[in-house]
Amino acid sequence: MKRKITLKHIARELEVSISTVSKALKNSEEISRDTKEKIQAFAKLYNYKPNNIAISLKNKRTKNIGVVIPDIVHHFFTTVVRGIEMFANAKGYNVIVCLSDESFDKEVINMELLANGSIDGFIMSLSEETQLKNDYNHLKEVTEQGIPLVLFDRITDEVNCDKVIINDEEGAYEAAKKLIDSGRKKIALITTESYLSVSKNRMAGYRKALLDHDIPIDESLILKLPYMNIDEDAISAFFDVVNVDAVLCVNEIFAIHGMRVVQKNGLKIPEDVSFIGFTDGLLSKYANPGLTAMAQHGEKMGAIAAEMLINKVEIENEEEEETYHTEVLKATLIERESTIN
Amino acid sequence: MKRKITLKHIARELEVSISTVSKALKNSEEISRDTKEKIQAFAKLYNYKPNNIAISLKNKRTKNIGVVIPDIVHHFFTTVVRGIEMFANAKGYNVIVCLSDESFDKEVINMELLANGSIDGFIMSLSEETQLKNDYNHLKEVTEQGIPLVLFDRITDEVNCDKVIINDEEGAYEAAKKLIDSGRKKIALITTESYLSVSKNRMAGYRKALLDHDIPIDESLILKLPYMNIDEDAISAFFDVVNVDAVLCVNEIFAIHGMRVVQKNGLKIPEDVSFIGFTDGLLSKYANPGLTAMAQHGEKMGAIAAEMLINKVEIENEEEEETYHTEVLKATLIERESTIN
DNA sequence: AAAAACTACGAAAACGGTTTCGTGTTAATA
DNA sequence: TATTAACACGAAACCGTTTTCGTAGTTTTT
Repeated sequence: MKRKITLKHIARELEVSISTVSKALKNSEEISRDTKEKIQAFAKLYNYKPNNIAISLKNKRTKNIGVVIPDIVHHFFTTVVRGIEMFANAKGYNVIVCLSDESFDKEVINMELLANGSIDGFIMSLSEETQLKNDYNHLKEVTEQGIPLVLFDRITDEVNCDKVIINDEEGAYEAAKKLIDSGRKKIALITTESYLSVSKNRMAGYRKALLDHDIPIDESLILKLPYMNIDEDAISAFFDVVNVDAVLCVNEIFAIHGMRVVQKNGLKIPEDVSFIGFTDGLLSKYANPGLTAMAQHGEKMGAIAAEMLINKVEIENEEEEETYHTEVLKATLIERESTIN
Repeated sequence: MKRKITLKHIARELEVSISTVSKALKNSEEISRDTKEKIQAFAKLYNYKPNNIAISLKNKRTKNIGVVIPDIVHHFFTTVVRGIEMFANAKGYNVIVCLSDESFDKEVINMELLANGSIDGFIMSLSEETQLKNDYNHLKEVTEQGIPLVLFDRITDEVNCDKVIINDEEGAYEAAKKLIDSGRKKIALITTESYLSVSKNRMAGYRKALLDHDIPIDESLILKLPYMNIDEDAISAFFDVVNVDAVLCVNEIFAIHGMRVVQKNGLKIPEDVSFIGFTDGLLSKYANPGLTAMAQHGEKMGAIAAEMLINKVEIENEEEEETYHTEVLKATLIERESTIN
């Protein structure tokens, strides 16, 4: 087992000082050609690589970015992580992924841990419980310490930082309009409890679209489901009672379940009922029939978040007035077989 | 912006030495009750937290584990990451995720970067290109430096380290047997090129099952597809030529595509053709009809890999003879509507 | 030949901790 | 009262770098 070699080893072996070695390896003008060549050759031979931790300590820069998300087994978050990783990696940053598992406590613990020097900045999407509790002190503390933070998708107005989201309200409006334009009038909405920022905005878009087209809102057509552990019976019960010709869902899992129930009831998609979901993930693509979806462009969102974060990290802005920006991506409709034209 | 407070600040403020502060905060017996209380109170007041980087440098332990996977937008890998993250987090470790994107070079670069002190050990699954090139020098270098490594799913015999896999061959055997037992005789296999270790093993199981049940292997019933960028036309062409009553697929994407083509051809699943896929992911669950699948238990696999790695990391085994172990998980058949009983 | 200017390098501080060892003060023992 | 032990703390080394500053030794300038 050959241990990693350090500057000290090289210095001792070549009978020069550590500083000389350090400078030689950086090709400093201070060091003579001969000495530099000797040291560089030796370093190469023994495959010297500087220790990242020591450099981090010295520079107070880790080149790590912390990503805190509610769940990774969720196609949208996965794509965002991919976008972040790709961009960050290209810039020489590593990505530390932490899962809050939709729990406030885990979110807090993970952030506190990472905030003690492990990362240069955070990219995160709020856990369900955090949005429910509406407590963002852990985020505020982090920003007060001068650690850059970028929020995406599930955000809050309570915290001053860069943000990147899609235009949820307009997206939902557009989706609903699409259904209305194809002649649908009894349009259901399957959503979560509205403390999730995205659901709230999507619901607003849905309502606005209906009202703008003189369709009264029928509250009984709005089904609120818990975000996790979906109970298909609740969906069945819903469709037993209501009579709809279109369904808008705030995520693709709800849509898939909805489609299954509707099909089980003998209705045809899209002839009898149209479906549109949010998040254009694998399920939408491979559903039967294919699910028309509002694409959230997770990978792009991740790349933008990473770019915003790294920009903030790399400007040594020592007390320059902070200016934050919210980037809004346009959700786009991907038409498949679950809607008619 | 309140900067992070250090031992030095506390020491200066309280007019004691840094060592005293350090000891007091660790509740050392060396320090008097009075002094300890004073220091601890001050530290608490100013929310002192030790700097992770400094501790890492001192201890030569980062409490980070590096996870290098080909892709994260792949449900199986995602579940493994989740398993790793959950276990590691509970043990106080963070997870740095690197995507090789199926590229040999990115795999090498990422590992070299992390190996310079950023992590205590690696968990990884080989990229497609690495398995194709059959070049594992980057893995060997890492292990020679004494950095623990655990390989999962896509492994190689060339490297001596802990491994965790599923019994691919037996799993495929069992799946094929399931099809045979339900009376199927013309069983196709849709797989990747066989340099992927898992595909090779699954194909072996498929062959063995057929031969054991006196079904001759018909090579024309074996379709090899590129792993990425699936071309549905190739699948169409395949099913135009062959006449099958069952299909075994090495992953669920192949299965979903296969089912679509077969259904488009007017055949019924499972009456005319049965399907079984590997990886019991979301697609299998929500396919129409539901896809019978061999579950790979990604989350468990991740947890076990993390456990094996952390064990190795935490034994200070200074030159103790290394002993490696390969953990084999049993793939289990999840029966859904794409097969008959 | 003395002064000035380079050249090539080393010593030391710094990053933020941990830990070993030494020491002055007080209390207990002989 | 002299000796020893216990107590409470500080100095300094160390982890592996980077970087500033000082300085011998040599070369150039006047």
